[in-house]
Formats: sequence, structure tokens, C-alpha cells
Amino acid sequence: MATIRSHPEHDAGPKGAEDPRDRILRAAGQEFAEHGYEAATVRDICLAAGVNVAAVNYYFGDKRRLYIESVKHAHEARVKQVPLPDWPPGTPAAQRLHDFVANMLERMLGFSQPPWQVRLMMREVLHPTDACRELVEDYIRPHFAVLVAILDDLAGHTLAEPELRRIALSIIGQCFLYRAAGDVVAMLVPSDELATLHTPPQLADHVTRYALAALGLGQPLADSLTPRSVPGISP
Amino acid sequence: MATIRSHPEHDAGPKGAEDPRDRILRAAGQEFAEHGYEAATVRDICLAAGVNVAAVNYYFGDKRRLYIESVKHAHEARVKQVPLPDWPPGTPAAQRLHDFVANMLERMLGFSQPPWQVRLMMREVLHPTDACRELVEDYIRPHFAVLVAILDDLAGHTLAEPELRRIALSIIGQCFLYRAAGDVVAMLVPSDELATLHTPPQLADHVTRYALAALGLGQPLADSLTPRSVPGISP
DNA sequence: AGTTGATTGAAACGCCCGTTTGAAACAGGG
DNA sequence: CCCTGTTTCAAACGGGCGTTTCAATCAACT
Repeated sequence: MATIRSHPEHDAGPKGAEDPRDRILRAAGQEFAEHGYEAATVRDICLAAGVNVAAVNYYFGDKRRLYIESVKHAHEARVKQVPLPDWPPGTPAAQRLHDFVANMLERMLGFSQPPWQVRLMMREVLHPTDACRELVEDYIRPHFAVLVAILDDLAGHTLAEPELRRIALSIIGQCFLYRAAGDVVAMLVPSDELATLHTPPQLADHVTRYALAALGLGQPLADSLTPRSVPGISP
Repeated sequence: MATIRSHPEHDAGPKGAEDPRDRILRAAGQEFAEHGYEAATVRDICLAAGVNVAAVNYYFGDKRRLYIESVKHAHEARVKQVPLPDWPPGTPAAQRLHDFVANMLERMLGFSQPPWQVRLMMREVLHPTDACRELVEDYIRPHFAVLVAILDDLAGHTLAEPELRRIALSIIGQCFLYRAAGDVVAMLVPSDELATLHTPPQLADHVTRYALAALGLGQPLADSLTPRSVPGISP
């Protein structure tokens, strides 16, 4: 009773896509990403995967365990798809920052291949469940560390770690907004402007320039009337 | 049949809190905020409100309309609770920016009174439903316009509207991250650092300084070795 | 007191959910 | 060929959901 088949005997069959287990996993990921855990139904998942409803119980035990497995599955697939850039030694920190931001935006907004996997992971970030801690440790924290290191180089090692972390979060927040609240952003910005200025490459430029200017490197975004001093009332 | 009582005859009874309609509205807001639309149940809402299950149908028609009404209700209450600062004419733009950011963080992270209302509205932002457009037009867009105006003043009216909007979104994104992905932030940052540096006032300072520095006003965050030029490899 | 219309209450309806069942279909080795 | 263990299937189970019903209760006016 309740002996779940994790992988019968042949871990990687000759035609992996034919494995019912994988089909269920992929279908589940899409359904969970689209509707969330509660609203997604086992019946719809099995319909999409082309298997009987009993299959999810046979292979995974129950809905909850299927969910956790599908999150892990999506996470692993995503890491393989969009790896961090591998900079040759000596790459300027400013360029590494730009690459990092462009990479993060590409991964979040999925311009090249817009997959359900990111949406599924985003759900975990917004409303953490059991699968979240693993996600943070394996996936998010290493990326965060890379960004902090870049900023440390940029600042010439003059800033303390907490300050670096705050700046890193500021950068991540700017990208995160477009992913999580993209619909609202689209309502606030004229649609033509959205199509030209709020694309991943344009955003990468903007976020990078913003950060460099804030750090005192590169051009300030505005060469105002009273530079380098807090403006009072204009005379 | 199906004649919904919007407000029988006495719009504002002597003891408003006793009105079953208001009790349902408040209970529904909390349940929806906590569990989301799908997972929240009419039975639980009525239990919390101390009314019969039939009451929601009597007063609102069905669950969907109750949800929309509760979002509007929360939205209106929130606007009254935390209004935008009313600056006397001549207030420096830098201070207005700081006040605006502090106000937004206060409203989002709810340090003073942490209510369910923000969580409910946040759900709408992340996964828009029918109630979202109204929320944007009545609540978000005016705030956005104020921020853009402040930035316009700060930049000495040298920047175009699209650029101002991008900077505004950058500022909002930084605040938004802490609200929407606060759990993950808490995993990435040491807990003592979180308690001291990532509070609303501290964050307001940081975001404001970041923005001012980026605009070329105020001190850069880092006085690096090679200020005002893109750094290459450190010698 | 009697009548009327607005509210409340307990119970039920029909539906869809996750899960289980038990037998049929399949594969491979004797 | 039968036996054996794995995988699939249609059907059903129990439960919780949103919603409806209809009688009981209440408040106010005649």
C-alpha cells in the first residue's frame, strides 16, 4: 500500500519525453504556474499529461508531493537553461554588472523563451511553501552573492557588506517589479513607451546606469542646475 | 429573486460596526488577504463575521461580487488611513522625495498598523482580477504622478517624461521587493542586519540617497578610487 | 393585535475536488 | 503456455465547496 514508484528501474529511458512521470511533471508545472496550488486540479493536470487520474497517486503519492517535485523540476531545468555568464578574469566590474542585470531580466521576463517555470518559481517567492527554502539556497543565494561581489569591486572595496547587500536588493527590486507587477506597470506607462523603453535590454541599461551613477561612477542621470548639493527652493 | 440589498434604508446606522454587511466585508477582506480568492471559503468568512452562510448571498449576490466589494472597501479604508503628505509650498524636492518614499514604505510594510488591507491589494497587483483596473486608476496612478512630479523638480526639468517614469519605477521597485518578497529577503540577509538596516525609516533613507546620488545630487554612495569614470581592472 | 416586508437560520442541493479501488492490459521469464 | 509483477483504466467514495430553499424571526406601521 502507498508504495510510490519514484523511478521504477530505468532512470533515463530511451525516449525521456515518453515517460509518463515526466509528462505529469511538466503538465503539473504548467498548471500550478498558471492557477496556483489550490486552484489547479489533479484532473486537469492528468488530462494535459494524457494519463489517468490515478497516475499522479501512483507516481507521486498525492497532490502536495507532486507540487514539490514539479517546483524542483522547474528549478533544475531553469538553472541549466540560463546559466550565469562566465566572465574572463579582468572583465571590468561595470560590464559584469550590466551582464548580470541583463541576465537576471532575461531570466525573469523570459524574452527568448518565455516559460512557465519562472512563473512557478515566482509563486514560491511571493508565497513561500515547503519548496521555497531549497529554492533560495540552491538558486537565489548564489546569484545574490555574485551581485554583491560585483558591487564590492565597483565600490573599490570601500563599502561594508550590509550596505552592499542593500544596494544589491535595490537592483534586484527594480527587475523584480517588472516580473511581479508587470500588469500594473503596463497600465501606468503608455503602451508605445512600454514597447520601446521597457524591454529587457533597455531596462538592463537603465538599471545599470542608475546603479553606476548612484555609486558615483559614470554620468549622473540628470545634470541638474545645482549638481552635487541638495537643492533648496529654486530662486 | 436575486434582488441584492446594497444598503437597505439606513446607510449609516447609529453603530456602523454592528451592520452585518460591514462585518462580512471586513471578515471577507481578511480571509481573502490570507488565503486568496480560491482558497478562502464563504463558510469561514461567515463564521468569522458571525452571520449565516446565506447572508453573503443576500447582501452581495455571490462570492465573486463579495470579493470585488471587499477589495474596494479595503482600498478606500487604506487611502483614509495613510494619506499623502501635504507639503507646504516651497518644500525642497529632496525632502518631498524622502517623505514620499517613507510614506510608501510605511503604507506597504505597515509598521504602525500592519493591516490585512495591503496584503489584499498586493494580491490584486500580483494577479490582477476585475478589481485591479479600478485600484490602479483611483489609487496607484495618482501616487505615481506625484512621484514623477517630484523627480521632475529634482532633475530641474531636464529629463523627458519616459525617463522620469523609469526612475519612478526604479524607486517603487525597491520598496515593492520588501513587501512582495519579504520572506526571501529575510532569508538572504542576516537577521540582526534585517532588524536594524531594513526597517521602513532606514530603507527610506537608503532609497532616497540612492536616487539622489543617481541623479547627481547629494553624495555618491561610494567615493571610489576612480570617481566619475567607468573603472577598468584595478591596477 | 394584525399585517407586511426585511432579515436570519438550519438544512439541503448539486457539483467538483483529491483520493481509492479492483480489475483489466501489458511485459518478460520459466 | 502460464505465471508474476508492473502499469493503466473506468468507476466510485467521501467530503467540502458555493449556492438555494423555505420557514422562522424580527421591526415597524395601521
